[in-house]
Amino acid sequence: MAKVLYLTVVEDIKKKIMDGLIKPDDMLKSESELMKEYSVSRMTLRKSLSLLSNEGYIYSVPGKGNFVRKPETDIFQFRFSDYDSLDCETDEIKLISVRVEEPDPETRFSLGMKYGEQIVILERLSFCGHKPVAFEIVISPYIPNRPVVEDKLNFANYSKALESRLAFSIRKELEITLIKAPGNIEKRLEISPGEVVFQINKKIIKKESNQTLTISKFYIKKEFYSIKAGTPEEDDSKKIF
Amino acid sequence: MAKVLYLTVVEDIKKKIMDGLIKPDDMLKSESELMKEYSVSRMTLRKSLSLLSNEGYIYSVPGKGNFVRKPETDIFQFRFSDYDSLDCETDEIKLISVRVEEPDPETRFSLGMKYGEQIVILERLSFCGHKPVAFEIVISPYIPNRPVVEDKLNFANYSKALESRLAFSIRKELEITLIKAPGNIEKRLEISPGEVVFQINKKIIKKESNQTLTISKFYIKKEFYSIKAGTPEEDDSKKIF
DNA sequence: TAGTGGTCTAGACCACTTC
DNA sequence: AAGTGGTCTAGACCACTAA
Repeated sequence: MAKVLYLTVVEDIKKKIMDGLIKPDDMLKSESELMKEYSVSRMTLRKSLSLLSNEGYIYSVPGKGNFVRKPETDIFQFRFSDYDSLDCETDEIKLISVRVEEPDPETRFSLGMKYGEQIVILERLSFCGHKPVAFEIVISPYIPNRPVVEDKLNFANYSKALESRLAFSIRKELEITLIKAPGNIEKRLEISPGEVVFQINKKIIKKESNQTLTISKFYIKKEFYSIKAGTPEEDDSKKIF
Repeated sequence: MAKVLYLTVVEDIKKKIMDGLIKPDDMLKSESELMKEYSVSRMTLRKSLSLLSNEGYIYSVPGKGNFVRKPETDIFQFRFSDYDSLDCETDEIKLISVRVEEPDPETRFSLGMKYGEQIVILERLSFCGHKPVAFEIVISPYIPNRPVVEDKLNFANYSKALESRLAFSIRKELEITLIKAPGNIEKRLEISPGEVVFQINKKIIKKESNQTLTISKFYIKKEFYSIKAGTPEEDDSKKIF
């Protein structure tokens, strides 16, 4: 199949694992044995083992050997972005307000801010078929001298721009719950009292310092959100070796 | 910091990317230039590039060069397993029924089965605080001569065992929606008419053939499910190089 | 044709585990 | 002391891209 040596080795070992010839926590043959078995050099063999390791098939213990990994199949992946996550065609996103104010103590704490520092609050309403379906609140520390409140529209893209510049040093967390809509959300989304909505809390966190940079809260009408998730794919396009 | 050559290279290039010295789709210096810059051999440098590639920082185009990748930060991961995904302590899982029957046409189609072949249906109810919170239906093709209907409890673990044997050759898909509970679910979960529940459809699919092996449907009381998800972590423990 | 990345080899030295 | 995996080198040949 594969004309490349290290890939034929990978495929053969994968097959042996999938056929149950070697089971989780079994030790593979030693690298020197495998070199002979496949007639490849050490580096080539180790490239194969590296691939298998990256794909979760094996792990290695220095001084001992390489072992078959217990597979992990309960992890799922999905995509969530601020704009295209609704189960409908968004025909308008209305900017409700952008303002700078004093944070309440809880927010100040989550954002790791000092007393006296202010926050920017952005509120946005998304429409499908000319009806409101999602309300979004974005909270970030206010850093003076940025084109924020002065130009509302700029700010709408500001956080995206900022984010893409920081992209490699941030991590995001999501919390999806179903809650009874608070009064103001009921009004914004024009739903009946007591009705439930999806609440999605998003945090953008700086990897190194674990500092929270931005907090977002989405409230989505229950009919307009669902999740499709799947086992992570091995993205071979990303690999060099 | 790192005493290993290839890691110091990785860290330095990461830093340059995060500091914005090289931006998405910019080309890195050629490998021979980088070899000189860091005074390392070709293979060592390429190990570094491989790592950067695996972690999503760069990609490479043969004959041209290595480029900085546009970062992806809208992908989230979470865990879902049949047993520990409820927002409460499960104190009982009651096996409601296990039976073999003729599939309806839709199910037969999804499972890629021939006319005349039968399916096994398992139904299970989970309790928290002695109240029903989740109802689960698992549907698989019936393969005669397996300890299935003959021993209900065995079957409960059967699918897990089967799955772990196949683990490396399967993939799973999840679909999470909020629906009005069907009549039988209302009864099972003891909820009021018209109330919404989470519906989670799970498919287990064979990677090679794309054949669906098992379909599961979970119905969970809306108060007892939520999702915590986050940006995938680079799992260095899995790496050999 | 010259430069780029992709594959592969044969050796070397190290730290760690096992006996 | 012998065997294991982890790091590193210097060179080789190839396919691809660009001028």
